[in-house]
Amino acid sequence: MSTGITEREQGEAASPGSDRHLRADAQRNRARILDAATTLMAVHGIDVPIDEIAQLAQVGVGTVYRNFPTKAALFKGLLMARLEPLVSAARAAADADEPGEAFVDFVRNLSDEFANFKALADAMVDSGVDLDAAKSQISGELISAVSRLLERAQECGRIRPDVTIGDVAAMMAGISHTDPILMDPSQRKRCVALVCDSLLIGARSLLPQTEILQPPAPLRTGSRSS
Amino acid sequence: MSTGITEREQGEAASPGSDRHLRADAQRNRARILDAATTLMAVHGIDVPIDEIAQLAQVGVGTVYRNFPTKAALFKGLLMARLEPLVSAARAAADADEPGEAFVDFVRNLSDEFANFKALADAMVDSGVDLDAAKSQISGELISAVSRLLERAQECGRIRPDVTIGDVAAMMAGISHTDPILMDPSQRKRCVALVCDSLLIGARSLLPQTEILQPPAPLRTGSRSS
DNA sequence: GTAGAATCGGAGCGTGGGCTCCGGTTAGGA
DNA sequence: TCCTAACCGGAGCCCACGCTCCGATTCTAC
Repeated sequence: MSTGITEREQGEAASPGSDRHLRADAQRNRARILDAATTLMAVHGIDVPIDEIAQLAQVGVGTVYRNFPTKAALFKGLLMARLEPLVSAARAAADADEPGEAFVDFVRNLSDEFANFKALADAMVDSGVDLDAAKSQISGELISAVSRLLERAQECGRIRPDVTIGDVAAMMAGISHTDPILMDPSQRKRCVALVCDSLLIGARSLLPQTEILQPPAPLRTGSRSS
Repeated sequence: MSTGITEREQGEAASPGSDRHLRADAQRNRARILDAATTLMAVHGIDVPIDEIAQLAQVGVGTVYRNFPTKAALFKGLLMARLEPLVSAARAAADADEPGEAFVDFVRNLSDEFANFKALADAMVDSGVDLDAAKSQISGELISAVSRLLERAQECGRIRPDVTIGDVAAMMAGISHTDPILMDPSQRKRCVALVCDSLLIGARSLLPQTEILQPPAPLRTGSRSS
């Protein structure tokens, strides 16, 4: 992708947070920027131009850059907010009574979250944007939490022992990052089900049986020939 | 991705092919451009700048644009050349004695081809580049050839009957389009094996057993914190 | 109400990439 | 060898996007 983002962003999210006093209008604008960025990045990923975010937030680009020193910083701020609940969910799932079911639920949840927030998937997949220590830390936390969940599910005999966390990460990234035209929500659910089928030991019941009635032939090929 | 490509490209690949006489140097240059484009697009996909292709081909950008009116046209030309053998392979596989094995072999082949030629995967996945009728035709041929292969393998009882061509297309696209950092060649082979495991009826023997010795924990997280 | 500090906003800079244009070069037939 | 049509090539146009700068505006303490 290589959106031309340089690697400074030491400025963090320029968070005035607690100590510094933000004027009322500044607080309002900051919130509007975050809302707009969330909305747009959810659909377009990190490719959305800052100008569009500013426009939706009814704010000048200068105001965006006063709150977030770089596009990557804004992106990272949103990402962290999304990633943390996932880490918590993975940890909770690892402590669940039935790790097998918990694993499947978590994977479904993860896929939904990725699909709903395209930038999240972009970040997990894209090597063009070099996110810094904070990102790699929380990403590492997510990986290790899912690792524990996976191990427990394997210990319980619900998941194949020859599956690695790398397999899970790669499959999830693949499913989530694929373009919505080829991978609409119901197709994505089917793929998640197939992946789970390949990971779980035993019953193959995850693929929804109601949707196989449609003829398999035509399929949208990704081109809307005008 | 949205590389800013407009949708004219009626000019086709400006193929002088048979009737028009190409000067010797022109033929040489055209071949060099194709070689360079193949090399670079294999790695960087459609994102590679025309200037780089021209440079590698030891040719000016003007020469590139004389042979291919747009970047999309050049891209399409290469794509077609890559897609046709795949269609043939799918048709041959559909006529094979053991469609189950043929299906698995074909899927592996497809995955390799996608991975070796990133633009191919980009094209199957990316909606930003609207490829035209020719593309959608040959892409449709590939889809229908794989459909027949899938149906035959299902009739033989080797592949689950509830799997659709859409499932296969989406999974392959997902696996192939994922960034190499998360999906290196051996990881990709594992994922293909897992997908096949989920599609095939019966034995789960496809995942290579030699590679599970490595500890599942660390994993590259996609950030090389500098 | 007022001063002035904080904030706003958008014109504009720099860069990168697709594509064009036209003067210079060269192949190849006579 | 010479002529000319065909071809070459890269400077440069245009546009998109990340980001900066500074005069205009607005909040808020007094």
